[in-house]
Amino acid sequence: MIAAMTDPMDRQETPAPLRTLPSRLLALVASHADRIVSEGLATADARKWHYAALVALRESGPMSQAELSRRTGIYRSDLVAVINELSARGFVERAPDPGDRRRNVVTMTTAGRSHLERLDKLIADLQDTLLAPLTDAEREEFTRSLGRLLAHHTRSELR
Amino acid sequence: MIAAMTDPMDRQETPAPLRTLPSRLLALVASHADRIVSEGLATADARKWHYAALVALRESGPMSQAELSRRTGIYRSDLVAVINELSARGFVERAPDPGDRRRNVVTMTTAGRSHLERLDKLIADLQDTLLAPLTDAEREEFTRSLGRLLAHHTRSELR
DNA sequence: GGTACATCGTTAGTCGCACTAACGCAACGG
DNA sequence: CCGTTGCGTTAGTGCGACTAACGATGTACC
Repeated sequence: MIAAMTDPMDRQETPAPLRTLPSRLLALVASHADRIVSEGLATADARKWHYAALVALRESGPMSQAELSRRTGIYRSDLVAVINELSARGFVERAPDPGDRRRNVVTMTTAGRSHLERLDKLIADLQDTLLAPLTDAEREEFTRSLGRLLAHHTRSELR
Repeated sequence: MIAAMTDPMDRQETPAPLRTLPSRLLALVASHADRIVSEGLATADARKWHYAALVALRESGPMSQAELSRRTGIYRSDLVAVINELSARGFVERAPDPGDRRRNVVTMTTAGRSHLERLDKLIADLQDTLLAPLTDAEREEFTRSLGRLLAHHTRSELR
C-alpha cells in the first residue's frame, strides 16, 4: 500500500463516515421530528395518532376501525386505545354498524372537528420549526423526495 | 378574500393531508430505512450499533466507552451491551485505562477491522437500495438537507 | 488534606411504538 | 350447514430511547 498521496481520486473507496450516512441521518432527523411533534401535540393534550385519525375522518368521513387502521397505518390493535382516548374526550363516537354487526363505525363529532382545526394550526407551526433551515423550494423538493422514497418502498414491500 | 385566482398566496390555508406531512413522511421513510439496514446487517450477524461503534473506532482510534457513546449517540447504558457483543465476537477489546482507572479503553482488533470492511460494502448496498428511486444529484441534495436539519436541531437542543 | 463535586461503567427499569397471537363474534361462499 | 375471512379486542413481545441510581474513581477548591 502506497501511503503518501492524498489523491482526491480515492474518495470512491472511502466508506461514508457516519455523519453522512443517509439511513443514519434519516433516523436522527426523524427522531428529532418526532420529539418536536409529540411535544407540541402534548401541549394540546393530543398525540400523533389522534391527529392522524382525526385527519383521516375529516378526509373520508365515518368509517370502521379497520378502515381507519389501513388509512392511518395505525395497527388495529393500537387503534383501540386511540379511539378510546378520542371518545373519552368527546372528539369521536364509536357505534356498532347496523349494516355489518362486526364493525364499529367511528364518527367525528363537532367538538372533534374544532379540536382538529386547532391541531392543524399547531401542526403547521411544528412543520415550520422542523424545516426551519430549508428554503421553501428546498422544503418542497425534500418533501417530494421523501414521498417518492416512501412510495417506492411501500410498493416493493407489497409486491 | 378574493376568490378566483389560484394565487400562490393561499397555500397557507389548506392543512396538509397526512400523505404530505413532512414529519410523518420522515417517520415512515425512516422506519423503512431502519428495516432495510437492520435486516441487511442481520445477514452479517451485526446490528446498526455494531457498525456505528466500529466506524467511530476506525475514524478516531481507541477510546473510552463514554467517548464512544458521545460520538455514536448510543447511550452509555446501552453501549455496555454493544461492547459485550462486539468483544464476544472478537472485534473489539475492552481493557481498563491505566491512566484513568474509571475508564475502559475500547480497541478494535484486526478481526474487527476486516469485519468492518465487509460491513462497509453491505451498508453501501443498503443505502443504494434505500435511495433507489432518486438520481445521484437528488440523493446528494437530499442527504445535504438531512444534514442541515440535523445540525440545526442538535444545535438548538444544546442551546 | 479533606471535602464537595463530576465522570465512568454498569445494572435495572420506564415509556412509547411496531408488531404478533389468539380470542369470540359476525358475515359470506360454497 | 361449514370453512373461511374480516372485525374488534386483549394480551404480550421486542426494541430503541431514555432515566435513575450505584459504586468506584478522578478533580477542584479551600
